Amino acid sequence: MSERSVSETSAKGSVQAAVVRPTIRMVAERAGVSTATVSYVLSGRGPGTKGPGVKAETTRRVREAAEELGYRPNQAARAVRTGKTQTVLLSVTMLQDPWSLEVVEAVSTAARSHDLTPLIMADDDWTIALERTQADAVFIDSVRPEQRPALTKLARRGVRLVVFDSTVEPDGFDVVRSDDLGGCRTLVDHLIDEWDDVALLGPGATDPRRGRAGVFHAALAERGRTAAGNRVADIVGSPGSAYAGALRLLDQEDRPRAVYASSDYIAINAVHAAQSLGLVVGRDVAIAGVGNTLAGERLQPSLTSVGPRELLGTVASIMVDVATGDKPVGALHDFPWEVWERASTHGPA
Amino acid sequence: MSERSVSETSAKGSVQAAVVRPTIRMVAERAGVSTATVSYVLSGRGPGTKGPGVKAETTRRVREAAEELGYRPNQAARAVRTGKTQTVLLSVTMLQDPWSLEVVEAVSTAARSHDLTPLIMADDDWTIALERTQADAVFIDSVRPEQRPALTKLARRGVRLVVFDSTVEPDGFDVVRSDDLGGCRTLVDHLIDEWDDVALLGPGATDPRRGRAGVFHAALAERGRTAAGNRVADIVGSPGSAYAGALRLLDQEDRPRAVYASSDYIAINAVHAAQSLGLVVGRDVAIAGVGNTLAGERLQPSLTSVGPRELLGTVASIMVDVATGDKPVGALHDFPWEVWERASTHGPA
DNA sequence: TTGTAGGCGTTATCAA
DNA sequence: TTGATAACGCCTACAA
Repeated sequence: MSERSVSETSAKGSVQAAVVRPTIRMVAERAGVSTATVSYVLSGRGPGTKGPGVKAETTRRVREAAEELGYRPNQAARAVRTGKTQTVLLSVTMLQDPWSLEVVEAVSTAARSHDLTPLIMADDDWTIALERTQADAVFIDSVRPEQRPALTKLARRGVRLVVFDSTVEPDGFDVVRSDDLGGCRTLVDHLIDEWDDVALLGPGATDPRRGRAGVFHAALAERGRTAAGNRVADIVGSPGSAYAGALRLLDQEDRPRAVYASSDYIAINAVHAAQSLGLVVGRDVAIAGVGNTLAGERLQPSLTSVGPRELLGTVASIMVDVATGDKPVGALHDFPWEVWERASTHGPA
Repeated sequence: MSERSVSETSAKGSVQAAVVRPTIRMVAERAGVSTATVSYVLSGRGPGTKGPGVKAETTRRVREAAEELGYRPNQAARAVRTGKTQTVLLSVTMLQDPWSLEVVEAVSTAARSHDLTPLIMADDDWTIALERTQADAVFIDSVRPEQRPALTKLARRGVRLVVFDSTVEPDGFDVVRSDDLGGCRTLVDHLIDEWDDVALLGPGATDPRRGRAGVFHAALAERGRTAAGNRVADIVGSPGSAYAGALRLLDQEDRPRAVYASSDYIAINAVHAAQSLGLVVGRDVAIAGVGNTLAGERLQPSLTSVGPRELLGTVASIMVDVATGDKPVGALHDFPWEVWERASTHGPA
């Protein structure tokens, strides 16, 4: 703090204009009606709607008074009464993760159109923060083993959860899962069968046992083959790394005919790298990713990928249903993956 | 929705375990004390702290009862009473923007250590959503002209705002501003004076009138020069684009001696591109960015950049002060920019 | 069609 | 050291 340069404004700027938040009572007084009437009007029981109904003239007076006072209902008080906050909370581990962002985007859009406010929480330890929160529905991005008991506890406390995780079973909360490794295997098999000479690009690429890279090695092994050194590019987190790795694979005389990138993000960088080498993706080299993201679909050429069908949209509507209470909680939503063949792997001419 | 594949669990999984949320009254009953006592204990007025003080034995009984019932205070009810939500809200226009993410990161960390929950809202139109929200402090990322009146309105309603914007004056809310163009000009002048042959890399690079690119052209014009075509690389949003643009500038016989990239993010990609060409950044070519981000500082070699001093940390503590009510609102915080010379531009050997 | 009044779960002010 | 009890702002059955 010692070094900051701050110029405070004169007292004038800091003058606290009377910030008395208008309450429903003040509106009622100003309109010459009771608080109940104000509440009716503002909850949308005008004339014509169902329920008691309020005279048009009264409605007008109330609206006017509320407007003049700049009245906005106190959400906290409303929540105490109704138990609803008109809010959905999205807990994501890493704000940088494009997949999480797509979920956020999808759920946010759906939420807004149902008059729910989407809020995001970025903390890999959601256990403490969620104790406090009071959203109508909470989405959780991923669950570490030690966090699993917390889920049940939260659910028992009445928090309505939707959890994205492959290792957890529903228990008072919804679970969304999706078999990514099976999907990856289908994609790799497909690439090998069609192109034969396939390379791997992704983090942990040299570990034949685990993850999306392991699937590649397993598929080769099953065919009695192993991956040559110049057919595997291990990368780290940064975008430049994916780009550079792709260059390494593709900028050689004897380049592979297809590239399996372990995420769409990586694949997109690979496409850019290939193009910078003057290669026509889909003809000179096939490139496929994992995740079936929008970014990949919109790429030129459109990216072949493997991913769950309709997952985003469905997660969004699950969240809305859970928030509005239209759906009993505790369901398991399993999304099979499938290959989405697009221009980036159009077969050998 | 028609196409989704969902397998619901059996009725067993959906069984609604009695989700009756324990209230403070139940805890009081179970512990054989009054609700007031429970409140004292749980608000941390144990023995030793200031205030009434509660007998150790009673404290123990209350804690036990609360634990057994799995009691958690109802935040909404608490907010009605106290007017505080123990929450700060960060409104960011684009979740993808690394600078916004750094603000989020900085404020979140500070908030957590003061027992405030940071929440993020991603919507370029914050006007409607903020009407509802009930945070103790709200940070706003950027203000479009038509949104300006909304600020004053919110402030008058008692919403405690901290606004980051160069075109707005405090008016019941705090303003954080920072003259980026002036800073950029200082950097460009510095680069031209030291290296003479400087190139420009960034979006809108060919527009000599506006933004961080315009500053570059203005600096040249003032010296009676103009930028040659191979000294300007216009790019678009994607990371690959920055990388490719940098290659275009640097992969020529007659390459520039320095590169002014209009953001740290772009500069980082440029450094990677230079390195992939075998150039030693800082010796063979100087590269500087804008924003003075952590990512740049941590880069190898560390990135020269221009940016505000201590802005992040100060914004974080402003938010905490505003949230806790320690500071009167309505201040103007102006951050001058300065050049941070680091290894990526170490002068000619 | 509108008003009265009770209660949601807390905290805070008193008095005991 | 603890307990009644009155708010906080809102919604809603019920009465008028």
